[in-house]
Amino acid sequence: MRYQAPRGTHDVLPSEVPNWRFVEETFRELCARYGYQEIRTPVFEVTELFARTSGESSDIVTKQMYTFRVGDESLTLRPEGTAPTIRAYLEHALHAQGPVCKLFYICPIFRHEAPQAGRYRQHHQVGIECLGAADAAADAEVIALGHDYLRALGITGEVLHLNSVGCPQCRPTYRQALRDFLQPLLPRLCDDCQRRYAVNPLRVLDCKSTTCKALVADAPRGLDYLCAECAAHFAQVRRWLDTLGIGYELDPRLVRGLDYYTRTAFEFMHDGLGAQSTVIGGGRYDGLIEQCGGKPTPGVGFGSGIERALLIRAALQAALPAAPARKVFVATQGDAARAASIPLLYELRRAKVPAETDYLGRSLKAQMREAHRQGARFALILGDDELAHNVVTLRDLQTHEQRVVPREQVVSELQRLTAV
RNA sequence: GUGGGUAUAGCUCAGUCGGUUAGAGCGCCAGGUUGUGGCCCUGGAGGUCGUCGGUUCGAGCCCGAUUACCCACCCCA
Repeated sequence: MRYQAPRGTHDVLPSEVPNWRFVEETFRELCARYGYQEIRTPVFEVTELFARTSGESSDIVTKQMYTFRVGDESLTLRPEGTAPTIRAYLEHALHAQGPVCKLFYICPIFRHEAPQAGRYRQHHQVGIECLGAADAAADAEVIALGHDYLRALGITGEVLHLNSVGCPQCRPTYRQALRDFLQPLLPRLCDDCQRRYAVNPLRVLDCKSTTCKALVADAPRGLDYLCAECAAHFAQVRRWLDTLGIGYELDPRLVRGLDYYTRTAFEFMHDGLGAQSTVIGGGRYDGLIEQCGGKPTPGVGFGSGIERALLIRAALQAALPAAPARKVFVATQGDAARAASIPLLYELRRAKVPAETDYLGRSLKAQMREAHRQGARFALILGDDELAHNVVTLRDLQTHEQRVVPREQVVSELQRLTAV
C-alpha cells in the first residue's frame, strides 16, 4: 500500500522550501517595519468561536470546517486567522498593554473545499490585525502593508479592489433596497442566484451569468446607501491611499465571505492564479471584538495565501535572491585519510562552517562530483600525500584554484573564506 | 456536490493501423589510465503501462467500471 497526502494537501519539498522561507521572512521583516508583532495561536479552537464569528450562513461554517469531537468537546481546525487572533487578544488582555495592538501571524488554514488551482484544503496564510484603531489611517496602513508585501515579493500587475460594506446601521437599509429590487426579478434569475437572494443578496450582483448580469445592471449600489459616518470614513481611506500613491479600483460589488466585516473591504487580485484571483483579502471588522466578549473595539486586517503568492511568483518567474555558496565538502582517499577526516569534519561544523562528506566509500572522482552536485564552494582533499605532510588540499570549486594548507590552519582558513 | 480532462521509468513526455524483447530527454550510478567536479563521450540500473473486468489469436492502444490527480462551477486566500 502506497500512501499519498490527503486530497487538497501538499508536501513542501526541500527544493521548494527556500521559496517559502523567502515569502515568510519578507513578510516578517515588513511587519517589524510597520510595528506588528507576531502571534501564534493553536491550530484548533472550540468550534463555537468560528461558528459564531464567521456567520451561520457563511460557506466556511456551513460546509468547509474540519470539525471533530473529543469527549464532549467540539473542536475545529482553524478555517481563518482573525477569530483566533481576537480570541487570544481578549483572553490575554493584550488591550491592556496599549490602546492599539498590532499583530501578525503565519499559519496553516483548513477548509474542506473541492481543490483546484490555487485552492487547497490545507493552505497557509500570512495576515495582520490592527486592533483598537478606528482611524481611516489604520485602514490605509493595512492596505499599504499588503501593497508593499507584494512589491517585496517581486509581484507586479495586481489590482486593488476597494469597497465599503457599511455598518450595522446602514447595511440593513441597503440589503432591503437590494432585495426589493431583486424580488420581482427572482423568477428570471439563475438557480444559484435564487439561493443567493435568500442567503446573501449581495452575491447576486457578482453572478457570471449574462442574463443575471443584465437583469441586475441597474441594481442599487451599496456605496449610495452608506450612512454619513461610513461615507466619511470611506472617503478618508481613499484620500490616504491617494496620498500614499496606492492605486485602486472602486468595486461596489466586492463582497467578503465572512459576516463580521464592516466598512472597508478590499482584495488584491492577480490574474496569474487561474480561476482564483485573490491573493490578499481583508477589511475592517468593528463589531467582531465586542461579539467575542470584549469591549467595543475597532479592528482592521487582512489575510493572504502563501501558496497563491508563490503561484504568482512562479507565473512571473520571479527570482529568489541568490545566497552565496558556503559549503565545504571533505573528500578523502584511503582509510587513514578517511579516519583523519572525521575529526576535521566536526571541527569545521563546530566552527560554524557548513561541511559535508561522502558516506558511501566512493572514488575521489565520485566525491568531487558529489561536492559539485551539492553546490559546495570548497573541497578539502585529504589523502596519503596530505597526511604525510600534515596538510590538506583546499580547492575552490568556483575558481578551480587549489592550494595546500597546513592541517592546523585549515579550520580558521575556511572560517575566513566562508564568513558571511 | 456537478461537469470536463488526464493516468506509460524518480521527473517531463513519446508510443503509428491492436502485433512479438515498451522508448526518449532530464535525473541517478559507473567508466573515459596512475588522486580531482562542471562540458563531452560510453555504458548501466530503473516500468506488474493507475486498478479490475471485457472484446480479440493477440491490448500500453478498443470497450465498461473503478480509483487517484488536474481543471472548472460554487466560494475564496
